[in-house]
Amino acid sequence: MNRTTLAKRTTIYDLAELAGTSASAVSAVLNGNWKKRRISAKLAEKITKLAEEQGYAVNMQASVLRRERSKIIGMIVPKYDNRYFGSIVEQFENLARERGLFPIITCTRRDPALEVEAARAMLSYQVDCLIATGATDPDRIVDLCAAAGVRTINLDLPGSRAPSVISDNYGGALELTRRVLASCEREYGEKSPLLFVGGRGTDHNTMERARGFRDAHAEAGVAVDETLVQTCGYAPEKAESAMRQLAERRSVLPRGMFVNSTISLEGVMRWIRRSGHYAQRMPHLGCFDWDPFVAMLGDHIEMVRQDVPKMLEAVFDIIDSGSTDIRAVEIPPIVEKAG
Amino acid sequence: MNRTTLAKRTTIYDLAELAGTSASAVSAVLNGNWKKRRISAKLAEKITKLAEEQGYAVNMQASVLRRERSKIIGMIVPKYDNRYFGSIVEQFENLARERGLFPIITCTRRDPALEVEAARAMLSYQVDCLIATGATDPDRIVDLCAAAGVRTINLDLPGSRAPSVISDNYGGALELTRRVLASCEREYGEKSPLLFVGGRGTDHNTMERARGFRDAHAEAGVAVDETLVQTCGYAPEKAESAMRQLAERRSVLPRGMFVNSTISLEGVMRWIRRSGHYAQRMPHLGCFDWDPFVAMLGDHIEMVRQDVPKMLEAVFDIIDSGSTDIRAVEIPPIVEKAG
DNA sequence: CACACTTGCTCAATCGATGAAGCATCAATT
DNA sequence: AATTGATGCTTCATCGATTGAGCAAGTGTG
Repeated sequence: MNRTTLAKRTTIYDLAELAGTSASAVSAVLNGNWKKRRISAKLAEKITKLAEEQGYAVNMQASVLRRERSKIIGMIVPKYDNRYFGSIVEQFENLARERGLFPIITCTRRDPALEVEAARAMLSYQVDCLIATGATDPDRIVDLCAAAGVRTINLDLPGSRAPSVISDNYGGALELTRRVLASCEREYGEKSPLLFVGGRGTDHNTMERARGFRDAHAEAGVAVDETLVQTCGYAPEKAESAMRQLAERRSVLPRGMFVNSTISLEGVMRWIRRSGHYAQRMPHLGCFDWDPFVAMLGDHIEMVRQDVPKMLEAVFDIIDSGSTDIRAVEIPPIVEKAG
Repeated sequence: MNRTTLAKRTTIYDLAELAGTSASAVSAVLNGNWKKRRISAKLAEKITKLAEEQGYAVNMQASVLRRERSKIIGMIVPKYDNRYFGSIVEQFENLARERGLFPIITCTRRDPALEVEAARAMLSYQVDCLIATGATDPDRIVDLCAAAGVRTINLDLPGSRAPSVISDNYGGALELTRRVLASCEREYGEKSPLLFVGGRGTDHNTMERARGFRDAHAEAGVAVDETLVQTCGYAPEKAESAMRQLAERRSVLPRGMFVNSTISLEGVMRWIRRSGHYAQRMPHLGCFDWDPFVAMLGDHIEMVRQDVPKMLEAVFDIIDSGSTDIRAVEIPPIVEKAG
């Protein structure tokens, strides 16, 4: 970033000079309210042409400083390493731009300290609104933002102090577990409890999914084996080592598993292949989250795909309506059959 | 975004009032150069404490407006739907933050018009530097930025008017093709030409990879079948329909394929499964790009993984050094065996 | 012709942070 | 006692865009 190239940028003052008018006329023309400001169409056209020729671009910092709304909308997101968050981000950008908002996104690597730091940075940049996606401590972020008069919406994980948009985790997990239980029964001719692996035992989604998992067992008349509920975290390494330890402790492994995210599935699959424990018969798997290649891994896998388009529509509905009721909107996910 | 919540934010003037000093003292303390400005440690401490208490956050718009460098660094990226771009973005954020830069990223969906629009938006936000990742028309972006005195670095796809950091596409493709040719020969006992599918025939990467593909064939003494070079675009649907059409035209299908990205592979795999054409024996596949689940698809797949950490280090080396030689740095990718 | 109204623009304050220049105050030096 | 120098602050212009207030000229009305 060398100084020598620092070409002076064209400002409204330069354009005013060239057009022989005032800066305020230029400003009015270029930000579109020249009609309201009673600028003639002729002058408007002249200025617009000049701006084009000179390659003028507004200085947003100056503009935002003066206005009271920045039209910047922020999002924090845990990771970019899976399809779920990838599509959330992409969809977020689309919908924001459709509304003339400028999206800024930051990845916080599931680190609570980084989440707070990122939220602060966004506030410094005067975001009008912040979407906290999968935040470890959403309420903390809401409080920070509230102090600055910035509204927040929780996405993926709910909070208690701002509107939230989440998947119907219970419903999705219930259905997914039912299916895995059923395919196990179909293959082995008898019912048996599944393994639950991945996620954080303390997060809302994991708790709800575990509840669905348990209820599906109850429904089927199968007792849940609590030693098989492994909320070891999302990271592949954690899921892998949870599997390793489980295998060391027991001689008989579960015939089916509920895997709480594709990220955890990565570790589970790695372990399955490396350990050779399921070399004879693959376990029946249910994965809460979708990935196109996971879908190709074989017909022993079912997936629940969270409905990202609907979730983001719900987010922007809340933004557009200005609603502030603190409740969680639950979007039903889609159960996809592999293959 | 309702107006009623628009709490007035704390400014340096408020803090100055509370501390009984001037705004400039507060500014000096809070932006860290109070020593240079000869503010006493005592006052510095007082102001710092007050700022903390009041939950003060700088107004970046005001700060950037005044300074001559914004410390904002922009990146445009085609998609978030694969691991390659995902890790680029994540790594970019990390390295930017390490340097005290504020990263802003925008996804342009491989749309040239959106690329230009996004670049303009970034310029409006006064980025100091822009990384154009996989841009369709990088030179266009460089020109836009140059006019505003903003430097650009091309990533993933090279341009002719700014430094570029790319993978050694030729080398990676050469090695990958060699391996696929070899495994085909191993299985079938004879050499045969591979299929090349995916990518845009006009982009540098695809051309270089096709060159590696051809040279590997030449090396092995296999004639390339030019009707088997299908640069149909990256999208899964395009790869899928290219496969379909190919299968309609010929009775014998290639035994192995070079697939130009995981995105295209998605379409290829879908077609393979749906069409049943390779039901007897799976083709040997080489995929230019890596994905953890692709790696689990079977031992008939080899992947080339682009070295994202090294690529981004190279990008920031260029930024840090302020170098402006317009040359492409080629980073060797890593060949990964599936399984 | 006087008055009001509309049209088409300009002036100047403002947003919040920054930093060059300047002004006291006090200690040290001749 | 007078001068120099360091220390610790304050004052004020500035960055570029926005916008309320205001002014001049033209149009219409009674």
